[in-house]
Amino acid sequence: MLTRHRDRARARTGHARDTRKVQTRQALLNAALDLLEGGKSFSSLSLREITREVGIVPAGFYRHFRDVEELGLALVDESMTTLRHMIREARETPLDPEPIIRRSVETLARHVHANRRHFRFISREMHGGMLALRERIRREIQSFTSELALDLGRLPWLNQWSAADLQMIASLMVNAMVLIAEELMEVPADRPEAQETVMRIAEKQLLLISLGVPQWRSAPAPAGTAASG
Amino acid sequence: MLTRHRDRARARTGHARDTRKVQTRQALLNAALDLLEGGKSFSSLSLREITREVGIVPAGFYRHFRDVEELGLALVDESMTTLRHMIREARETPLDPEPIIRRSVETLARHVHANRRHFRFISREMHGGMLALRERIRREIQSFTSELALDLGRLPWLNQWSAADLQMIASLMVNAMVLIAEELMEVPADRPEAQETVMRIAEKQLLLISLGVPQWRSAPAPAGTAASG
DNA sequence: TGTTTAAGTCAACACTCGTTTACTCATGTA
DNA sequence: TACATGAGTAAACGAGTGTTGACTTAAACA
Repeated sequence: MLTRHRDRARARTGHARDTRKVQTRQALLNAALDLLEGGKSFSSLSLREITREVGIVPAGFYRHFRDVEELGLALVDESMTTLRHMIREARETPLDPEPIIRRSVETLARHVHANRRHFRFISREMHGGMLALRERIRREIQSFTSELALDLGRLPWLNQWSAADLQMIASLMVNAMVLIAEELMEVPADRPEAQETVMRIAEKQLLLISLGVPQWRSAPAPAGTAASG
Repeated sequence: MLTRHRDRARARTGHARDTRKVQTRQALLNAALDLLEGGKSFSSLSLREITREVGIVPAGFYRHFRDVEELGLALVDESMTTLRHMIREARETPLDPEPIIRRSVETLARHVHANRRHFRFISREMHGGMLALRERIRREIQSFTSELALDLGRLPWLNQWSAADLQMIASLMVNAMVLIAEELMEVPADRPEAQETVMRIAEKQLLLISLGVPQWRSAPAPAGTAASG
């Protein structure tokens, strides 16, 4: 609350009028994220709460968003940018399969820690809540999965796999990562050793999945799912 | 809505007074589940909505629950009973590793289809929403995971594993199952072929995990996580 | 300098909300 | 048959909600 008001004060020192507008808009987004840090879900978040937190009058909200849902969509965009930065960093990683896992988990943990609110928002709204947000989030994550499937297909020991099977294993890994992220968020910020534990388990789980991959050829079901395109 | 009122009417035909009370209570639980079928989350569900759906006056709610949260906890109990039935059935399954997967996924799909509302409620409230519900749900699922870990430890090719590692792989499988259940719920009820697709992918994912298991011995990290009594 | 623009204010509106109190009146019991 | 119980009713309360229109006032511009 106090922090918000300071944000607001800083916004007032802006020079151009457009700049000030952008800053208030940002304060609204931040206020919503802060309010979500308490147990509440986004759909039970009121316009008046948000404006109260920022320190403007309810009617002022409409200068920035048509309604709370539109603010939610803006939050999805903002959070997804954070996610994209993380993924870009994770992709600039060596190819050897063991350190790739360790480094990916480490990257995930670092970004979750640095952007708790964004990750919390995404992980909550992707399951329940408002339909529009959920669909947007799922579409984004789906596209991450496809990118990962593409990456996997470039690995030498996977370049014979069908697109559908690559998608299958990619989604298994992305899902695992999403759940790991959720567990990392549950860890209290001041207990790094608990975080370490979660990370070790996560590494083991991803390693287990990757160990299954070379065994696949001998086992898969007869029916072939053909790659398209 | 109409359905609810019919429920109410049926309740009126009950004989004993206790019976009637039980039926109205059940109608309240059903009304909440129905309302959740629309996009809303439980925490944005009002006492008045629920009683309106059932066809009683708001004050009548207090004859059955102290507040909406208590109704939520009752819903968790009810849903968990459903889950337990499913798991009991899944455990009465042969040991061979390939049909065990196929049968487990098939069992899951059947129960999700037959108890959509319970599964939807659980999968939503386990991530976001009210703290009390989330904790209760997570504790239950945690206990399912531990049971599965115990089962796994009885398998001949796994009986040398540490308790921690069994827990690790069990949670990987349970998590995969939870996400599969969520995807099964997204499938429109009238498109069985889409459901088939999800099930095939799910089977492949679980198979992939199980293929990694025999490879584990040669690979795990040096540090041993000891099993506790 | 005077005029336009638009972020934020103010006050009111018609709601819905949870909760309370006193009540009715069908049911189960003595 | 008379009485006690308790599920559901009726009405009101104070508080919080989204949305409105007319307003101020500082910045942008000609």
